Amino acid sequence: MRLTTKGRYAVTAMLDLAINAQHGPVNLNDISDRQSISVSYLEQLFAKLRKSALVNSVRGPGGGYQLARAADGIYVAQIIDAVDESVDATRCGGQGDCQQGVKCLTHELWTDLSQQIHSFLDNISLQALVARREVQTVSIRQSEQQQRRRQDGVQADTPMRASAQLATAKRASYA
Amino acid sequence: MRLTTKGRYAVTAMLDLAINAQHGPVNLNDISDRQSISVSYLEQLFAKLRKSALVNSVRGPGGGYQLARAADGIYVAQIIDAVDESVDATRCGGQGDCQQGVKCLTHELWTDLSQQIHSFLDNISLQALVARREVQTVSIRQSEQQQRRRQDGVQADTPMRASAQLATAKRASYA
DNA sequence: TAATACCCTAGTAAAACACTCGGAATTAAC
DNA sequence: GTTAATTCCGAGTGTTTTACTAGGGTATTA
Repeated sequence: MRLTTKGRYAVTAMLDLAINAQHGPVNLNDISDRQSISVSYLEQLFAKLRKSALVNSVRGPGGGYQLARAADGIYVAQIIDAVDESVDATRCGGQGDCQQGVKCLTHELWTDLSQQIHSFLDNISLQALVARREVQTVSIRQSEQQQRRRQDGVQADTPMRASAQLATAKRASYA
Repeated sequence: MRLTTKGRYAVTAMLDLAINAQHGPVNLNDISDRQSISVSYLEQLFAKLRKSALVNSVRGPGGGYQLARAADGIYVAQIIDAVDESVDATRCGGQGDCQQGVKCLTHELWTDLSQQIHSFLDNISLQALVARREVQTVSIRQSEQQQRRRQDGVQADTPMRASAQLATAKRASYA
């Protein structure tokens, strides 16, 4: 099953774009800041999103990214498909050669599951996410925090993986 | 998202058990043979399945494993939960601390998805799988092949990972 | 008592993941 | 036309997870 942080980050970033794209293109630094994803990593993701024609880019100062079409025309499944290779629960990639060249006993089950997941995510548009109350709440908090950091001239926390965070937390609590 | 070959193997093995348990306990050697899963690996899986009370074991000669209850009372989700830690699409394990201690923008989406997947797999019983035509077809092929190998006194192929299979296939086709 | 089978823990090679780094291209503003 | 902001691009890398294997131990029964 292919659903990693890559896909999650991509959806998060696209949602950030959908929310903050009122005033022209959004640059990766801002997204990085709000969503705690490193710029270099975002670059990789957006390269794929661009290839899949989900976003347009504007280069140079004042540039950034914009949704390639309205938020109600972009679906979560499309985003994940763009950055991961597939949302597929089978081992054989749907080829049916899971057991030394032939179908394994549970092949159909995983095919069904994959389809189920895909159609679920294929029915959720970015617009639908934007409209959700919890999303709005989180988004407002993120923007306010970014504002505050800017006024204080403070850098956002460097994004780091959960394990590193945990290690830091442990060290801190024993200090 | 936690759905690996471990979970797939477990479901496959349990299904094998459901199909072949008419005449007393089924031993791991037979399952290994039919499903191309190594015995040691099966042992690991069945240790967990036993802890979760999905199977009973019978030790000694003629021993093996049996379903702990009827096949229509065992659901795929239970099997996967038993061997993997969880079927969870969030990064934070549902804790809501996905972004430096607070909820990330897409937290609810992944929660919903996890729930969707779980309830899908929670509605499929082993009995339902046994009843499927495609499963029966594959199962019959596997049994026949096992019979043939026994008569010929041939060992089953050593299970090997997909990548190794692919490498072998490539070499073969260029030979 | 020997064979059969489950039981358990540790170890490990390979793959995947989640990034980082360095530099080039583009464009707006001064 | 120089500077600075930004996207673009490819290669490289440490860590974690995965998917196993090895090997010894224990119960049971013919």
